[in-house]
Amino acid sequence: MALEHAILVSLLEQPGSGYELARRFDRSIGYFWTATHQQIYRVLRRMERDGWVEVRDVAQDGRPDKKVYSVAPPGRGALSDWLAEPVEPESVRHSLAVKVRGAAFGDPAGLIAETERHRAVHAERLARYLAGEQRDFPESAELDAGAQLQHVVLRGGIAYERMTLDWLDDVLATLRRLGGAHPDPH
Amino acid sequence: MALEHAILVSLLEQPGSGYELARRFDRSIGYFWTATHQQIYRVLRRMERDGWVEVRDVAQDGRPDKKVYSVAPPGRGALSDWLAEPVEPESVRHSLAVKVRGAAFGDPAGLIAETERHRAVHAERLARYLAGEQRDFPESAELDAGAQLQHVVLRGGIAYERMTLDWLDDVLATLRRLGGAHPDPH
DNA sequence: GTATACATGTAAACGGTTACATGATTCT
DNA sequence: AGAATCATGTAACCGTTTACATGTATAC
Repeated sequence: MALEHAILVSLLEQPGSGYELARRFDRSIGYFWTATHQQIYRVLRRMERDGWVEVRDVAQDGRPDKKVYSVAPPGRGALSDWLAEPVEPESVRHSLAVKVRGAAFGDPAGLIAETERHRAVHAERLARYLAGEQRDFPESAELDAGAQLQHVVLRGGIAYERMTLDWLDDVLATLRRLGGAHPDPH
Repeated sequence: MALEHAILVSLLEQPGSGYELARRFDRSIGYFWTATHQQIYRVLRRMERDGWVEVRDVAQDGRPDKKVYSVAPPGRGALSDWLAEPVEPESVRHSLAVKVRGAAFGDPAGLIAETERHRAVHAERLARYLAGEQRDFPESAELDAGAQLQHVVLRGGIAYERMTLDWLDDVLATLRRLGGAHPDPH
């Protein structure tokens, strides 16, 4: 399980509240790990209990108080231990691929709109990642180790989205070829 | 949830026992959906209860009897319904990416061996997919709709593994650059 | 003789998702 | 006035993973 380790990394990069962590998981961390605020709150409580993180209550005017978490030494130790452990390569789950194979027993042309919707989502993600890259990693800048590692992870997100867009185009071409045989009134 | 739908697709392509389904999830279906035999047995029981699949007991000499499942009409209906529903694009989880970002707070060079291990796993998967492609989809063959859809999904698996290998090379180059710059005695 | 493949299952623990709940502030 | 954002939480459910359990047959 890497959620607690992802939280440790995020808090080492920048301390923050559970809510702020949830925002980061939506944005920058989202291209390699996702989590909802409920998950994050639950794990933060466990990590606090285990002494991995420290909390500081911060009063804010107008807004509710927030609990700002930062990594305690045992948390750093836990992260080091985990970094040294092997993890298994993740296995993939693409429900759209299940649908594509299922289309053989239904209506291939009916999947075109769905595939186009997925394509749009991935095109939007790619645009967002590319904008983030231009903003945070300008060319010919001297980057420290942390920034270089962040950049290589972002390049992974970009490569993933590009590959996915190309594949979805391949799927669309295949579905249209099959649909052409028995045309879609849509 | 797509596990039951992945099972429906697999059983439509070819009826089989829970054990055989688990083998297929290890092999051909593994590049877009994974499942263990425990999951499959439990879901098959539920699907049988709901009338989605039919069971036939097959005695085998020497080996234990097996229960061969096939899709019943309500199962086909459930698959059609699901094909027409939109599904959300999956979000990614790559613990290796968490580790790469975490390496900023530990020992980047220590991740090289782990990254190489992942690279080897993905290289092996790619080789397996390419061999399967040559075997099942020879060039200049006339393919029916089902085979064309299977092929486009396999091309997705191949594209994913190629992209991942390239990215892992990028990660290795980055880690080596950092390790060379300031060898961390920690 | 040992390991692997075939074949099916139970039980417990864990992780993730969804719904509900509260309450103030800022933006349109 | 209504919606979105900030901020934290509880509870119930569902899905997944891991460990355990059993037994035969084949290959090395």
